[in-house]
Amino acid sequence: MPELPEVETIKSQLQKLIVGKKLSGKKIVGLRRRAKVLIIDFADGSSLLFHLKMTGQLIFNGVPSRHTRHIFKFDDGSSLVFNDVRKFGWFKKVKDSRVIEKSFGPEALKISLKELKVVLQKRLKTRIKPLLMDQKLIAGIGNIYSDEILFAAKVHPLRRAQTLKEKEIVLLWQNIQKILKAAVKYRGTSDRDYLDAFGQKGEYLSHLKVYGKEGERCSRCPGIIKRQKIGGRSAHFCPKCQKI
DNA sequence: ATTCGGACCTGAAAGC
DNA sequence: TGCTTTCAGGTCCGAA
Repeated sequence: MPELPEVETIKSQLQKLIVGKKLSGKKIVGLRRRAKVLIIDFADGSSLLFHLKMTGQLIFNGVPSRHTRHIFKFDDGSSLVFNDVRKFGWFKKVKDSRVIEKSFGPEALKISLKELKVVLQKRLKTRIKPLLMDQKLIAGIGNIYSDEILFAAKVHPLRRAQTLKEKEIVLLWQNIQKILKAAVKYRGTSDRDYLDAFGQKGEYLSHLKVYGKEGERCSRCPGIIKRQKIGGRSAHFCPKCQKI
């Protein structure tokens, strides 16, 4: 489930809740997010990495359920409950969190227009939706937000990177920032399983324009939202106002 | 060198 | 009422 806004939400919530506490004797000094990976840093320089994949949840003082995979207990008696229905998610201890750096491109919320252009030039023939979701190229965007960003930028998901005009690239870049920031503000999208660190739903679902809206009227033109498999994932878009 | 399908899992919803 | 199929916020791997 979680893409950048969801992991970012959990990160900032946990930051206020668990920094300074001890986990199996090691003091927590900070939390970070890189791409969709949540990182808990310890005073000794080691880290604990989490990937929630599709259905992972990390809930502070959560009540254990049949899908609870692990409970992390802090020195003050509080806890962090890791739930994951589909068991794709993982966590692991690493001595140095820099090991993950090479797997990811620039952060979606930090990428400059110039860097985005470099990415597009590295993958001229690649279709824009899978390109946006490739964590090695741009880190943090997944299926929901790639659809929303492309809709906002009026770019069809099947467009090849090299066909994007200057104006469209700028719109794409602006909307990457705009959509992700808005989603973070509303604590992410709870379409099915996602819950934040307090066990609450994110509220961005009602702001979605195309994801999950197959067959509905486009919000800005008379078109009907279409769903089509692209790169193995369901893409949602308006075939009328997102230009091919 | 990309791209595609399948695999990893479980469960909810839709289809018949 | 069943039973079957499809689908899901992600990534990885091997084969075209």
